[in-house]
Amino acid sequence: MASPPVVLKLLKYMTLGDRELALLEGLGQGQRSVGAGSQLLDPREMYSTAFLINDGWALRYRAFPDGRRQIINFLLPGDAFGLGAIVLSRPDHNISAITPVSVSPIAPEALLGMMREHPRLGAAFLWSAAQEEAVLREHIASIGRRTAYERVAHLLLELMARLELVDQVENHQYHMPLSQPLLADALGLSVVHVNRTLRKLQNDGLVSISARRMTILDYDALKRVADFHRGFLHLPATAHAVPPPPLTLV
Amino acid sequence: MASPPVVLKLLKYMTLGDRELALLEGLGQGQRSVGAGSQLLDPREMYSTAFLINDGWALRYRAFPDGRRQIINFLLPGDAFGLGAIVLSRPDHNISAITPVSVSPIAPEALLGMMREHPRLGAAFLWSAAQEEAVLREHIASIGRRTAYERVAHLLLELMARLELVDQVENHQYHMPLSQPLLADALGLSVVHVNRTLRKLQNDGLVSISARRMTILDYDALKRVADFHRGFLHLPATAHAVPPPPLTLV
DNA sequence: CGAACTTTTGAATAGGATCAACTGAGGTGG
DNA sequence: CCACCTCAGTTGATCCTATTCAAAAGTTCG
Repeated sequence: MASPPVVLKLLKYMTLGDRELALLEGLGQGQRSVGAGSQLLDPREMYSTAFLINDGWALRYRAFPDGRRQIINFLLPGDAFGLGAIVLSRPDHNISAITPVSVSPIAPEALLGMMREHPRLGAAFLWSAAQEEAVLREHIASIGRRTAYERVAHLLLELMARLELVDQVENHQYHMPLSQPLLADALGLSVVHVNRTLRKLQNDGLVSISARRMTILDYDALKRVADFHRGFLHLPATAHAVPPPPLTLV
Repeated sequence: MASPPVVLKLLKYMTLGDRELALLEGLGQGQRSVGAGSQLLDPREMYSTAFLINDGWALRYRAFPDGRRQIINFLLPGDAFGLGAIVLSRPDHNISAITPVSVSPIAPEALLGMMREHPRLGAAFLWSAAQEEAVLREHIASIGRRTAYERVAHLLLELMARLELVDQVENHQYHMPLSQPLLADALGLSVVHVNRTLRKLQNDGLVSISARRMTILDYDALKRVADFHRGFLHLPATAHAVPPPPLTLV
C-alpha cells in the first residue's frame, strides 16, 4: 500500500527512521469518510479532536452575517486541522469538505506526547505548521496587492507546489476540484471576474483546464506573472521548478 | 517595576505561579533597542535567534519586485517573532521597526526547553501563537471580503483589542503610530482611499484621531460595521466590549 | 427529466486607483 | 536662521479594475 500523504509530505522535509515511520502510519488509524459539503469544524461547537486529511480537499472559511464569505485556505491530503483544540475552546471559523474526504482523528495529547518523545517528528510537524502559516501570509499578499490575473496565477502555482509534496502532480498536471465560485471566495473576487481571468489565462496559453484537470502549460511565465517563489514551502534542499526527488527512506 | 508585556498578555490567558513568572521575566533579559525603520528580519539573511518585543511597534511585510508591498501583520509589545528559526532556515518575509523598538532575544532551544519542563507555560505560548494565526485569518477575511470602510474599522478594533491585552488602552483610547501609507499597505488600499475612509469614520463620529492618538468614540457602531468579534482573541472568559480584569497573581 | 449548480457572455455601474497639486511638519546643512 | 528636502496628510478630477445585474447554455444527479 502507498504511504499516507502525511508521510509523503514529512519525508520532503527530512528522512525518518523505521520507528518514526511506524508511529506516523499509526496516526492514520481510525479513518472515517465524509461526503462533499460536510461540515468538519463549526464555531458553534467546541473543539474536540483534531484530524489528519488522508484523501480529498477541504476548505477553511470565515462566514459573514450578510452571506459574504472568505475562504482562508484550502486543506489538501496530508494537512491537519483542529489542532487549536490543544489550547483553544472554540474555533473561530468553519471547515467543510469540498470533495468526499477521508480523515483520521488525532487526539491532541497523543500528538503532543509523540512530539515530546520523538523530537525529530516534532520538528517535522512544526515545519508543516510553519509552512501552513507561510501559505496564509502569501495569501494575504495575494489578495492585498496582486491583481486578479496575478492572484489566480499564484493560487494555481501554490496548489501545484503543495500537491507535489504528496505526489499528486504529474507533468505539471493535477486534479483541481475547485469550482469558480470557490475560487472567487478564496481570492476575494466575483465569480464573473474569476471566470474572465481564467479564460484569459487559457487564451494566453499559460494554463489549460478541462474537467477539473489543471495543466500548467507555461510554468516560467506563470511564475513571473505571480512573483511566485517555491521557497515559501521551506523545503530543505534548493527548490526548483521540478520538485526534488523524495529523500530515501532509511 | 511594571510587568513586561508578555507577562501581562499571558496572564490574560491563565494564572501563573511564582516559578513560571520568574522564568518568563527571565526571558526579558538582554534587552536591546533599535531605531524606527530598522530591519529586524530579512529574507536575505538566515534565521538565527527569535525575539520578544518589550516596547514599540514593528511590522511584517512581503515586498514585491516592482515596489508594491503588503503588510502581513503588526507586531505589538508582548509579541514574539523569528520563531521560524526552530524549523526553518530562512525567513520568507521582512520585519522592520515602525517606532523605536526594544526587543529581548530568545534562544529557540531555551524556549523549547521551557515549554517541555513547564507545560502550562508551553500552553500559554501555544495560545499566543494560535491567537496570532487567528489574526492572520481575520486579516484575510478583511482584505478579501470587507469594504474599505469595514476594513479600517476592523483594524482599529483589532489593534485596540490586542493592546488591551498588554494594558495599553485607556478609555477606548490608544497610541497608534501607524501612518496612512502604512495603513494602506496593511489593508490593501491606496493611501488616498485610506485618507478618505479615515475622514469618513471621523465625520460619522465613530472615531477621533489626533497626533497619533486613536479614540474609539462609538465602539458598538464600529463593531457592527466591521462584524468584529472579540472572540478571535480566544480569551478563556467571555469577552466583552470592556476587557475582563486581569487575573489575580498567585 | 427536472432541479440545482456551474460556466459563460454582455452591459451598466461603482468602489477604489491613479494622477496631480497643495499644505504642513520635521530635519539638515550651509 | 533659513533654504531646502522629505514625508504625512488632504482634496479634486479622472480613469479603470472589478462588481453587479441579467440571462443563456452546459453539467450533474437523484
